[in-house]
Amino acid sequence: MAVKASNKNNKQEAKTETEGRNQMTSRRQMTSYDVARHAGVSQSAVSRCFKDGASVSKKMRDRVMKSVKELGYQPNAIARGLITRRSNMVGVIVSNLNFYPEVLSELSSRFTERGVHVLLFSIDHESDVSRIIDQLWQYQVDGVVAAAHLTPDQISLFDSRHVPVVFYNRAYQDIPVSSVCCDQVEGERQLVNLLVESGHKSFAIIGGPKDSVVSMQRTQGAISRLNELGITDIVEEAGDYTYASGGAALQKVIQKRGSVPDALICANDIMAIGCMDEARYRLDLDVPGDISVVGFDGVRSSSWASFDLTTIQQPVESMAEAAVSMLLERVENEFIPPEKRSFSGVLRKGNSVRD
Amino acid sequence: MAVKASNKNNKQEAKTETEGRNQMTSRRQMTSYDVARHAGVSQSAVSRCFKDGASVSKKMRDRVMKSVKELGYQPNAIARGLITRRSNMVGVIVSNLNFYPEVLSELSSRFTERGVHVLLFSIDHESDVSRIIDQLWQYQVDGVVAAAHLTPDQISLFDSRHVPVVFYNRAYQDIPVSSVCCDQVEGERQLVNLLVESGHKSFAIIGGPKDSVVSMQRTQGAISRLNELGITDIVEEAGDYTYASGGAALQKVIQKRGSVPDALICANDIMAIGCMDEARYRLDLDVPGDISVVGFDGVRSSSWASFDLTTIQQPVESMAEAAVSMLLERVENEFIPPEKRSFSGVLRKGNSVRD
DNA sequence: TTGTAGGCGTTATCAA
DNA sequence: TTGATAACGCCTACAA
Repeated sequence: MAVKASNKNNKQEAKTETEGRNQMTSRRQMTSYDVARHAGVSQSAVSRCFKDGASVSKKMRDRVMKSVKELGYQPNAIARGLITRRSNMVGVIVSNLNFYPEVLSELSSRFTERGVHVLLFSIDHESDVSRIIDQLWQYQVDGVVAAAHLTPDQISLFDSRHVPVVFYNRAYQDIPVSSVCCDQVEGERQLVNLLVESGHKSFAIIGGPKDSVVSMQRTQGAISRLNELGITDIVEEAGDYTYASGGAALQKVIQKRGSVPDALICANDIMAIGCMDEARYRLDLDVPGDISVVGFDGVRSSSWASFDLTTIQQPVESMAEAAVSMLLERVENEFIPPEKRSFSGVLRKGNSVRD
Repeated sequence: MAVKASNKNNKQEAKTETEGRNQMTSRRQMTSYDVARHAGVSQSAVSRCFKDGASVSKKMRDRVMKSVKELGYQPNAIARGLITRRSNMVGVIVSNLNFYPEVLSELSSRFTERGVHVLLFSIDHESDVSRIIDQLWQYQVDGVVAAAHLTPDQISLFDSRHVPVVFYNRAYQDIPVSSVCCDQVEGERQLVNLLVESGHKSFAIIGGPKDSVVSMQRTQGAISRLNELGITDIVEEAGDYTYASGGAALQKVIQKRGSVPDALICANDIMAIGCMDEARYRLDLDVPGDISVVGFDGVRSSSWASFDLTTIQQPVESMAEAAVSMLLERVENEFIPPEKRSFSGVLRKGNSVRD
């Protein structure tokens, strides 16, 4: 007991050394001990003042807060997390290629609003994922939003660590894991319906990267609806979601068919825009006169007058809000089971489809 | 002394309770103590195995690493940061409005490469900054990259906390603070030179938000060069960096002048694109036949065939690399003085300017 | 090279 | 309501 006491004393004295130095130039950061000493109360009293719902008298609180102000004290969230086992940080994984800026900014500001901080992980190659996951554990994130593809094995790691994860626009049909999606299939069906109703007969479908599940869902959604409607004149090509790959794919489509199809169904807006530009400026085709083009996502540029693309608008705000609240609910209560939420996209009729 | 010893013993026993439970479903996370016990060595031995340059025998390392693998142990970076006073996290502040996705992804992957993690703070209103700054202290970030405007007072807070900060595309002329910029003035001068050489006589300048320093530098850069060249037929309008505001500003310009100017100098590419579309699709003007348009930034969409905008390409990769290395150098050695680096933009001649 | 023991700044527990 | 003390998981002298 005597040993302990003398330790405390040493600590106190050590602190006292820094007294008198200007707080603003002090090398050491302010701690709750400094505040306690300055206010003449115990360290635990200071701690309690920063926890809402704690029993502190008004007198005590005022006294402590005065010292806090004077010393410019900020509680150390890292040290707090060590003992509460809550870092108040979530990981957000985005894949660098199809980087929707809106999504990230929506997620970020919604988390920030709720006092949760975002550790950003952007990956270039899918292979980086496993390294990222290790980092997530090391930094003790409370949860993860993943806008990237994980393997079932990787997903099960989250389970075993009891770290909730919500996928953004990635669905895993047979795995019990939470996700927020835009209904890709339904969206494509709407687009196909519109095109077929307005008399288009021959189609080309331009997909995204072959390993993209979202792209697969979109292209398959379109194809199955076309087949239902008895249309079989369909050519498929793959791009990589970029502008340039859209135009290149269109060239390949024409080469393959020997002629220009009535309509082009692209797995995202950017490739659709690439196709429109390719058609207009290299192939000297009129859009929508000679060929109709539709996309998917509803990104900003799709509504620019130059394109006025017919597309499916993803409800980014609703989806981000859903992802954030789903995740935080599961951080609070780990026993809430996984849930998959699917939002309908909104058909935005532009002027890239002939009537 | 006896007290201390019994404490340690209690700890050990407490740990032992969880033994036998499956590690993968254990509620508690693995700690270095678990590894130590499993490997039959001391906890500090485990710790040393994760520090490179520490003196550990190969035998010891192998033995420890075997246990590490078997238990799936990951060191707790949070706890480590508490004692090393290095969180290995940096804050990145971006303002939500002019969100360059490329910049963020460049910064993020470069930091990640070097084992540094990014805490993302996106702000909608400049007023959010002060709250953000508090959070930065609480989370013990080692440094900050700011792509947002801070007041001199706020900047001095970083100084007093000894947290290095590097500004991205914000320069503070009279304050000793590090920054990485694209030379806005030089870029505008290049654009003006090009326009004047090709015979443009009357100009309109469309700026960004009034409180944007970057916008101010760009518009002033253009105006001063125009004046040097003896040109005074200049109209100014302000937008807010968005597509829509570009078109609206063009309308106002024409209203103000009563006629269409020869050339339009826009403070960023997106507004320039807005102007091109407004001119072509609403005003029935030919670009560049009836009016020339130039922008600034060199964003992806500016090079799309529909626009093929003449602009100044910011060297995003070099700038991001510079920001990252400047920041990390100053995290390593706090005595490196502030440094301002200015990169030249590259004039990219498109087809939005008549010869 | 290895182990012991103290401390990083906080919250949690419990007695006063 | 307040204060003393023990964690949280790790790093690091220092001693062996």
